[in-house]
Amino acid sequence: MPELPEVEVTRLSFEARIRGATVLSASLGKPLRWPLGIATAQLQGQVVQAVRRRGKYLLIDLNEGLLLVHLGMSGSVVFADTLAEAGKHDHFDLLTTQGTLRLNDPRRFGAVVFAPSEADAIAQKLLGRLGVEPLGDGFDAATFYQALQQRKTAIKQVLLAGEVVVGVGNIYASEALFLAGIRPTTRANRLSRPRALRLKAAIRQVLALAVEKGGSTLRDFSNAQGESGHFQEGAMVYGRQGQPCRVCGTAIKGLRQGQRSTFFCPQCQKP
DNA sequence: CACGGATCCTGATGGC
DNA sequence: TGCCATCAGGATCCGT
Repeated sequence: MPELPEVEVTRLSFEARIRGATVLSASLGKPLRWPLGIATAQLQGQVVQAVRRRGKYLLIDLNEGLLLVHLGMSGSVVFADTLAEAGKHDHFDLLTTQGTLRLNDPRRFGAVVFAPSEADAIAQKLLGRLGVEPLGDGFDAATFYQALQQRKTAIKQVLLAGEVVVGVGNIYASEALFLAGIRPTTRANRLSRPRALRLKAAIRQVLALAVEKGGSTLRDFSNAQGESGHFQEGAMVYGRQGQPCRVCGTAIKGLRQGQRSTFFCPQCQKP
């Protein structure tokens, strides 16, 4: 489910409410992708300093260390004063003086990991190889172009890999490539400088719009206040195979790249 | 080291 | 309360 916009929308929906809260207790359900890396009891008494985001990770800063939360494919978070008893897909609860943070994740591809600091090996294993933040100042066209020049893979897969630029998942990769007029199958190193520049702008535009729209709710995404996203209602290509392009009317095509579905307009997007 | 494929897990959906 | 195959927003690991 969650790509950068959903994670950012989630962060924005509870950061102010949880900041300054003291952890009363923590509990785990079924195993997630990785072990927590600390006994839950050791979180007790810690104070939440801030909630940041890096790529698709939520970083919950504590006075000593931080929690790295990843939503995987099907994860979502709620933060509320009182919550019902944990259900079968609720796998992490953080009870605080200001409310309970709960991770629900049916497929359990997500994770909650404690690291003593962001520089620690545990954190670096997860964050160390991540590419640049697409909505930050570090995302500049020259560096982006140069990075693409070194990859022979299809541009869509380069975006998904997250080593050049983070946060662009399966929905927004298709959407950004549409906006930039680039076929998803085009090899990254075949993109001209102007086209790379156009793609860079398209990525920023798509992700920023998606954050504004509250993310995409395809099936069950909701932010920490239980609100759905609405980006998907205006999607240009994602999930629209066979339907007319909103720009030129040509039927949207679908294909598979690396076991992921891709959508594009054969008229508007050039190889 | 860049690339492609298999893999983790559960649930929804559609064809038979 | 059928069964089976396929697909789903992610990312790592493992051969080549």
